[in-house]
Amino acid sequence: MTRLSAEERRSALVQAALRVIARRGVTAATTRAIAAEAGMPLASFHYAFRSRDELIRELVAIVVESERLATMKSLTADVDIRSAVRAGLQAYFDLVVTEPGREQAMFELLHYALRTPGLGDLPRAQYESYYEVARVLLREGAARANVTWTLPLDEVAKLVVSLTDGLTLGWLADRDDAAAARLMDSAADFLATLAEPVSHSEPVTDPQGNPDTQPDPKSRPEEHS
Amino acid sequence: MTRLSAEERRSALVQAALRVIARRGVTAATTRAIAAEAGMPLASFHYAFRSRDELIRELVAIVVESERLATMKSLTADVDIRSAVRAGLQAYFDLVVTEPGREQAMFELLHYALRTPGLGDLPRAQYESYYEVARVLLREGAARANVTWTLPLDEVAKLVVSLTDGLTLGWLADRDDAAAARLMDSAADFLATLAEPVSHSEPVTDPQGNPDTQPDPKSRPEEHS
DNA sequence: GTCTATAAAGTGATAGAC
DNA sequence: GTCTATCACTTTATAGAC
Repeated sequence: MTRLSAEERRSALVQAALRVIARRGVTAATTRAIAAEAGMPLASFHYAFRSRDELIRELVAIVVESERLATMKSLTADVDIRSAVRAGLQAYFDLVVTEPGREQAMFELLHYALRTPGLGDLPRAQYESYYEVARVLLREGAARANVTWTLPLDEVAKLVVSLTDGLTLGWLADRDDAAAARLMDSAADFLATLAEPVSHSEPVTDPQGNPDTQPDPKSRPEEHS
Repeated sequence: MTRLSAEERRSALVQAALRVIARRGVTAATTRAIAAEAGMPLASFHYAFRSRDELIRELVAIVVESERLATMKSLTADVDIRSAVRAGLQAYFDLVVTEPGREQAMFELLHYALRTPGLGDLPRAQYESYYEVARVLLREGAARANVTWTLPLDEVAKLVVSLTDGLTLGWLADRDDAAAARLMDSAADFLATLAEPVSHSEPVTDPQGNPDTQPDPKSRPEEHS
């Protein structure tokens, strides 16, 4: 093996681990399997990482970030909000169908982190990243379609993430493409009902939809973007 | 250990396995851990089951069935459909909060089955059971509220299961009870928009909403129950 | 029927030669 | 810096004594 910097080795091992996990699951991602996938002897693993969990932690962070960047690009040219939402769901779903193992790996990593002491803070970060992606896409999509969301942006984003999670799990279980398409249709119909045309005299309070600034969670405000 | 029939042993081991998985995850459910939890020597495990996977297979079937029976009881006395749906979601969510490990175990078992050759047919059965529960509750709830669903029952059921899956995963990740409550509010609002008062001249075609009998998935019929 | 003892294979991690 | 060889441990599964 030619000489690599410690950082190069770490990156190569993380990418190798991701391939192994996508192909055969988190359980199969042993230090030996990861090192072999990266074409390194086992000892190089522990030269680059203190432990297997240290690699898993870096892996989740890197994959979440790369998913964030990839999904951010999925804004389409649609002008009406229903079509834009439907297209966004389809773009995500195409990703799932193209690489089911990869998306499955994200769920497995979530559950692994939930069960592993010392990794317990990862799930929150993972979902916060999902929510942020959803918020950005929903905000930009609404702006392009000249609509505002009638629920706080955070809540719409949570709905989107919940729906896509459910969509993904259901499809992974039954591989029913047509049912997934119908589900995305219904979800897009629903989300579109949460948007209304902008009123030009709209107040500009709380443009972020920050949950901490909501005066009363019980009240359901009329205008957010 | 006193003498037990083979069937009693199998049942005891399955229940012990479920406790271990709920407490510490699928990975921790080794034959040793399961036998110890059941208070048996290791060899009794292999006397009752040919292999660990044979137990897992039986475990999933039993747990799915017991969840089916438990959830079937969750019909409330609410008469308007929005309240009934909201109460149903709350009943499910209370179950998740009370026993998070158990619900987490169902996801872990799904992913385990998806990765294990010979268990590949379990996920489909698991989700078909979820869908059936949802269909029964939605049909009965609609009947009590004197409404009909404006989408095929199957599609409403898939929406419900997707939303609850997403709800559960999100809560497991961030443990945000208030956010989960808001999500259930939005979901109930949405699902209620898919119901309309019964028209008494309603035709009685396709009362089951069977997907195989739908003439054209692209068309979105107006009346189903 | 029941259980101790052990086989056979796999695991994360490391010592120490080069 | 790199890698072979190995440690200490855990896993599933079974042989064979009682």
